[in-house]
Amino acid sequence: MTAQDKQQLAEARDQTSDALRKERYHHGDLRECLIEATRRLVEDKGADKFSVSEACRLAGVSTAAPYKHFRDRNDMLVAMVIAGMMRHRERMFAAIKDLPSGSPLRIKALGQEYVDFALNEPGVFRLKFGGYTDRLTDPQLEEIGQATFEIVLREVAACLGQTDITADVRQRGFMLWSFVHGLSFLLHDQKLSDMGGDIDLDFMLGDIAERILRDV
Amino acid sequence: MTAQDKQQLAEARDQTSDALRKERYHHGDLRECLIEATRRLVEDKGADKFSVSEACRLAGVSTAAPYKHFRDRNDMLVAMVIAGMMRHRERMFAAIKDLPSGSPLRIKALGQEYVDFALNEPGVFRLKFGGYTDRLTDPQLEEIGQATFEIVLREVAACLGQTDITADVRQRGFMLWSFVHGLSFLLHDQKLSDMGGDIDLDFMLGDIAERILRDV
DNA sequence: TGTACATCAGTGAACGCGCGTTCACTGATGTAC
DNA sequence: TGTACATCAGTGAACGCGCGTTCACTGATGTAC
Repeated sequence: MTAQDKQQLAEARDQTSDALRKERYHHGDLRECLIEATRRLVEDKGADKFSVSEACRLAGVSTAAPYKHFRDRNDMLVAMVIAGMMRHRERMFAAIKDLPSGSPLRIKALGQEYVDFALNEPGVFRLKFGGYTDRLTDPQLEEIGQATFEIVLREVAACLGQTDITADVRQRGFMLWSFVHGLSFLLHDQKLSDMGGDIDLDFMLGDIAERILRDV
Repeated sequence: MTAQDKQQLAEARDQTSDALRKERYHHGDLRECLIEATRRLVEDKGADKFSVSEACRLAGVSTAAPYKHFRDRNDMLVAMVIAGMMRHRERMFAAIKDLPSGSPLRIKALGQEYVDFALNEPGVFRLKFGGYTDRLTDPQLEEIGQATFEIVLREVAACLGQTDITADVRQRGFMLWSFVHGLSFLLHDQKLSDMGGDIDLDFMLGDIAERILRDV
C-alpha cells in the first residue's frame, strides 16, 4: 500500500460520519435499526403510542441502549422523520424527472406524490404535521421542509413562464400545498370514500392544478 | 297551584333530559363541568396528553367520579368533540345568514369560519381530525360531520345555479373542504407565516372560492 | 507480529411517576305514603 | 305535614401497569507500540 493509497483511505474514512463509524463497534448499526423500529411502531400505533421500550424490544436491545445514540425519546422521533422526509424528496424528484418542464403535469405529479407519501406513510406524515403540542421542532427538519417547498415554487414559476418566485407564485404554491395537505388528511380519515361519492382522485388532482395555475 | 299548572310543570320536567336531571343531585352539573375541563386540557396540552385524573383535579372531584357520567376516557373525549362540532355548526349558520344566497361570498364565509374554528379551538379540531390510530369513531360524530358537509354542498349547488347535489357539486365541495382543511393545519404549524411570504389569508380564501366555482 | 491498553456500545437492574379503572362505601337528595 | 325509605352521585383507597431515564458495569473491538 503506497502512501497515496493510505491517504485516500483516510479521506474515505473521514467522509463517513462519526455517528456511522461508531455504530460499527458492536451491533453494527443499532442507530439505523432503532430508527426503523421507531418508524414501524409509529406506523402501527401512532406517534403518541410509540415508546422507547417497545422500540428496544423490536430491536432486541436493552432499554438503555438507545441513549448511546439519541438524546431522548423525542430525538429518536426527529431522526426518524428526517429520514422520512429525505425519502419523500427523492420520490418527488423521481416523479417529475421525465415530464416536460413548465408543464402543469409536473405540478399534478408533485401533488400525486404528496398524497402518495401521506397514504404510504401515514404515521410519519401525521407525526410531521399532525402534532398539536410537543411539535417536533428541529432546525434540520425545518430546513428540509423549506427546501422541499422551494421545489414546488420553482415548478409553479416555470408553469407561469416566470423565472422569479414572485408573491403570486408563492400564493399559488401555498394554495396547492394547502389542497394536497388537506386532501391527505381527509383521505386518511376516509372522508373521500364516505362523503365524496364517486370522485376520481386522479382527475381532481389535475383539475385543481389547472384551476390554480390558470390566469384570472 | 291548579291541576293544570301541575301538569305543565310535569311536562316541562319531562322535556329536560334524564341525564341533566340526574346531575342536579349533588354537584349540579358535573358532566358539563368535566366536558369543559376536558376541553381546556385538550386545548392546553393536546388530546394525547389529556388524562382523566387531571380533568378530575380541574373539576375538583375524585378520580372515580367521571365513571358515573362517562363509560371511559374515550367517551369523555367524544362528548367534548360533539359539543365542539355543535358550536361549529352554529357559527357556520351565523356566518352566512346575512349574505345573499347563491353568492360565492357565502362559500368564502364558510371557509373563513372553518379556518376560524381551527384557529380558535386547535386542540378540538386536531382531536377530531388529527388522530392516526384510536380515531374517535362515534355514530353521532359521524352524523354531525355528514350533515355539516351537506350545508357546504347545498351552498355550492346554489352558487352554480343548481338545485341537485350532482357529482360536479360534490367534487367542488370536496376540493373546497380539502383546501380549508389543509390550510387550517398549515396555519397551526405556522407555515403561512414562515413560508408564505406576505400572502393575505382573506384574499386567498376569496380567490380559491372563485377558482373552484368557476366554469372550466 | 503480538500484546497491552483505551474506548465506548450495550447490559440489567432499579428509580419514581402518573396513569385508567375498580371497589365497597357514604351521605345528600327526591319520593311515597 | 312529617317520616321512612330508595336512589345514586361522588369518595378515597387501592390495583397493576408501562413508561422514560439513570447508573455502575462488562466485554468486544480498535489502536499504539
